Amino acid sequence: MVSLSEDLAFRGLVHQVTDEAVFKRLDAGAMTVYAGFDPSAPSLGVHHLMQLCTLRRFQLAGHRPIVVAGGGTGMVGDPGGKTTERPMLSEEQLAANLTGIEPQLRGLLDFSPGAHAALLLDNAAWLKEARLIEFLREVGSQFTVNQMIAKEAVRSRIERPEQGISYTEFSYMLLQAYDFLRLHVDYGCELQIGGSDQWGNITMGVELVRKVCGDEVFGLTTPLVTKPDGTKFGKTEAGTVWLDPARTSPYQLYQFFLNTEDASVGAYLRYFTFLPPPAIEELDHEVATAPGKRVAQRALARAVCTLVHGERETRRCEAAAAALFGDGDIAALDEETLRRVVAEVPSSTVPRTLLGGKGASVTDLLVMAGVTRSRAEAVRLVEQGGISLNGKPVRELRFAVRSDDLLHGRFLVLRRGRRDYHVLCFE
RNA sequence: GGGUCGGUGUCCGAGUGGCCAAAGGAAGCAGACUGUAAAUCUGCCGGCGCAGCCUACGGGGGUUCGAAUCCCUCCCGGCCCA
Repeated sequence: MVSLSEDLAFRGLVHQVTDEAVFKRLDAGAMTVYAGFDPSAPSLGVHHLMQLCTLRRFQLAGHRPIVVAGGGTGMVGDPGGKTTERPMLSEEQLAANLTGIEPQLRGLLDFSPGAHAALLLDNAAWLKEARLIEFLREVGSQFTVNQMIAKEAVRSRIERPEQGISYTEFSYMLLQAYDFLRLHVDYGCELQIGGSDQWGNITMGVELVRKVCGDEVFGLTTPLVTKPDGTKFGKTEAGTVWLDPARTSPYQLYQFFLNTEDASVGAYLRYFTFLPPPAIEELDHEVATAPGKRVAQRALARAVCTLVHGERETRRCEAAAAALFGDGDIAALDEETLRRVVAEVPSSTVPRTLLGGKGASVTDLLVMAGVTRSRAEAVRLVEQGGISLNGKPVRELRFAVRSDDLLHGRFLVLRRGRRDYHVLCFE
């Protein structure tokens, strides 16, 4: 069994630490560690997985994780990474977001009572109580504006001539530093982890604790999850990939990870799965020798999907993927199998009367199914050969779908491009 | 509050009276090649009943045969001054 610090190192999870001594501390005995996040939506997204999985690793190693929802700081907005001022969230919105997120956290961390039970806190609890004058005297006095301005997150905003930064956002780092102080005082928290973009905020907190309490606490950042082309992780053309199955279906989540580039899959396996190192190295080998089989991508998709949605759901995703992307002909699937596929894949129900006598045009159906946003786009797609029906490419713009084209009398499987499916069910 | 510069399509960014649905870049989409990958190459990239029409260059009003481009006003942002 490898130690936590060894495991973190193997997985490439350590970007920066405030002090190397943290590793010794980590392996020495139980401690409390926290990570914060902005509850800016009623669901977590896959981009949150990095910190949450890392917290989970800490917990599995016997430490106590605290997740701090930035209910208070969320009302201010982190200037980091953003090029423009962020909209502030209303209190009601934040409260609603937190209710959505909480159950998702329960699936990732163990909250059941015990020595290292996870804790979910909302920093609004203490930030809303804070008195302005007291805050300025206790926290504000510990830092100079000079050093605050020097922080990358702030500097980039100040240097950008047409952007600027409001005082509210400028204060963000003080609030976050104060979080660490409170957590240290009230819960004995000794370590804050976060993405590398949080480095500046984290060091402020470490410094504040040292100055106020005289205690040494630590900060650790994980690398930013990026794709080889530099684009941000966790977004698709359709938007953020959420953990909430109502927002992003398990099938879509599964597909998201299945489509990971070869160049990233090794890192993602390390970041997002709990497979033991030897198993991961074995998968590295697969990528190197037989990339076309995509064994590693399958393992990744399976692992993450299982973590988020469970074993049962994952099997369904795999079955659907096999049916749609396997060697077989979609049109040849038996009704029962097809039904199960339809349950996973994006689908919509339309009235059978659409088919009428002459049938319904492909382009109309594409728009109706929401596969394309406009008729013009549908026309373009068909003309470019990007559409197939029930596995057969359509090139004829005026092609009409008739009743006998439906599979098992009611299904029409639309495929857009190489990998997007949408099923129409005729009632 | 004063002065000044600016607000253009998903984003960045040209355009300063017609040739502008608006250069260029990025993103995105499709095709080819593959492996439901990456890279590359090609095409597309506001909408519609599509040789035409509608909507669009921060909002509103005006000048003009004609405006993203000129004028007025309002809103928003940068910088400088108070």
